[in-house]
Amino acid sequence: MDRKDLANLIFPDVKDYTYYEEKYTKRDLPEGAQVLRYAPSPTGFVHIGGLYQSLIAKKIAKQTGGIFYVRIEDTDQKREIENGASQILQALKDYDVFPDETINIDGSDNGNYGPYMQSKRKDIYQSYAKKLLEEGNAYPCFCSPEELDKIRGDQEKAKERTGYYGKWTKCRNMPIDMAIEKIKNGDSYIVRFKSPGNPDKKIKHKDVIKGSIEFPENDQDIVIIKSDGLPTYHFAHAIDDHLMGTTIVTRGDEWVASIPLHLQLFYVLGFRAPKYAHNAPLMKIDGDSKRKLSKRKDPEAAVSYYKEEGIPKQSVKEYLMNIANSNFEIWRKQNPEKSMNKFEFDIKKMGVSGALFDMVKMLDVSKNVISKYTAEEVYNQSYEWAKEYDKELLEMLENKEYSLKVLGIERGNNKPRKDIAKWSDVKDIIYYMYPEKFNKNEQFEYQKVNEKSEIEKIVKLYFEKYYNESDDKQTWFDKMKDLAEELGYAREVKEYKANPENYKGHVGDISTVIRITITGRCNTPDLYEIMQVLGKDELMKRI
RNA sequence: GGCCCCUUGGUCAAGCGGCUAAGACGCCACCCUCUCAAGGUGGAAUCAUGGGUUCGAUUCCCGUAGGGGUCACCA
Repeated sequence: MDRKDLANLIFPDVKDYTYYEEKYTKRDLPEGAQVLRYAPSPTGFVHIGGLYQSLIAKKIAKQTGGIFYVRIEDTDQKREIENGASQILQALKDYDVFPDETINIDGSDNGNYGPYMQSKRKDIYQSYAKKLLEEGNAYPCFCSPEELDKIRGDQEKAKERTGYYGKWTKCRNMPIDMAIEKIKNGDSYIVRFKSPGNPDKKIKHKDVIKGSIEFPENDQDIVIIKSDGLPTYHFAHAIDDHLMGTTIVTRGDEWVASIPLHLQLFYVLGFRAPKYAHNAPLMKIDGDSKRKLSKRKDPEAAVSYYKEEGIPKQSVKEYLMNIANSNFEIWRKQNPEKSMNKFEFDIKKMGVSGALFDMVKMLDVSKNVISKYTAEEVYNQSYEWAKEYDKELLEMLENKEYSLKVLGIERGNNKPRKDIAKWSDVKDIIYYMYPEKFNKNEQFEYQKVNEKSEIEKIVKLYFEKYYNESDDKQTWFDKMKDLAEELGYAREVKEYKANPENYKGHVGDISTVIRITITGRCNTPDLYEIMQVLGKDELMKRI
């Protein structure tokens, strides 16, 4: 009995690994093209970090003429949730970072390097595990979880490193006959990698983002095939990224500690290792320390949060791009109209430590994004948002023609308004423009001029003597000044400031009274435009 | 605890042996043909710490402190 017999006993029905080596040929891509992937577990919850990763991966792929694909890592069946994969894919579609290759909604593959779902690649992993077994680079391990716990306990007591390595590897040197006998006997087992590493030796690795890192060689005989026959992450990573032709592995930096293992796996399997780009996670301040944005504690960790709040996808993406390459905002300032696809992303410029996620900054980015939208775009997106999240706003927007006029106030010129950061802001901003929402009997808070008689006097005089619907803006404003003068207020703010004792106030105080009377607000966009949109009939009802 | 990484204003950050240490968000003040949102101008605010190396360190080296990651039949 030899290793071959053992391998055949464990994996009797799998193809020889050479079958897969031939099936998945090298990708035919131009020089310099990079192949990247996003490899989420289908837990259903799409994390903003996942979107961040996809955005970066796709960006590099497109920039180099390469491929971006998504592989679903569902080897942990305990954690999997129903529709997890389709939810992820849907989110990527929504944000326009959909991969070139992945599984289709019906579960079939779109691409020549699939299956793109690990649970469907069981045979592939097993073929390579068999190869390793035959070569003596892997072995079955019969240690029970209890035994493993005991080993760990002993190691901790002895203050030694934990894990399955060196003298602790009970099954590593088990005679083949004995292993075969145990398997035939029905003993449960898993397959371990037989690590050739020596921790006294160092390996040097150059990460695309983190730069040079040195660590001891791996000597852990990690599990490669679990008792359910599926591979562990480590093993699947090596096989998949090799077969699928990944050239740069972008992933979270929680994986850097595994680099020695992964490099060793690639080496023993005879694969060429990809480049690695380990990126720092998005952080959040918690008390006085930083921690990763957490899906349990932080609502903003979920991509769905942005949808619910009505933060446009473009805003989210621009903010994320800014975190990835901080020179993006300089580029954006210089190229306000260009698509962000034109921005030249440099993965090397990514920060090596985690950035605090700054919602205030995101909203600022968003205000700028929205300020460039036309009234029509604002209308459409607000409408879509309202359909799902705000019935009252939806009712208001049902009158499209009028709403476009409202949303067009101070928009589309070269100095557009920047007062909307998210669609959930819209209702409050335009509320008073809708006759059915405006209640003239409500008690408004007047500002500087707040005597009832004075207010009435100002409003009465203005609408009787000065107001004319067909005035242009300049005339309108001149009349406002005439009104101010007639009532003993300064025509110009400057005049008032120079000699405040000569006046009851200035033109701004007058216009404020009118503004509040017809809108109920002391702060609004341009009053002239508002009056134009409301129209004479409605104005008369409001005074 | 072992191993690995990180540390420039409140936040995101340029910087890569010689700079008055960019820029953005936020904050404050002033300016702008009415109030806001903007826009403009200006301001406060940073190189964790101790040693080296050097003519000279934010930048290079070592230590200290603080922070983060990782040590599963989870990814």
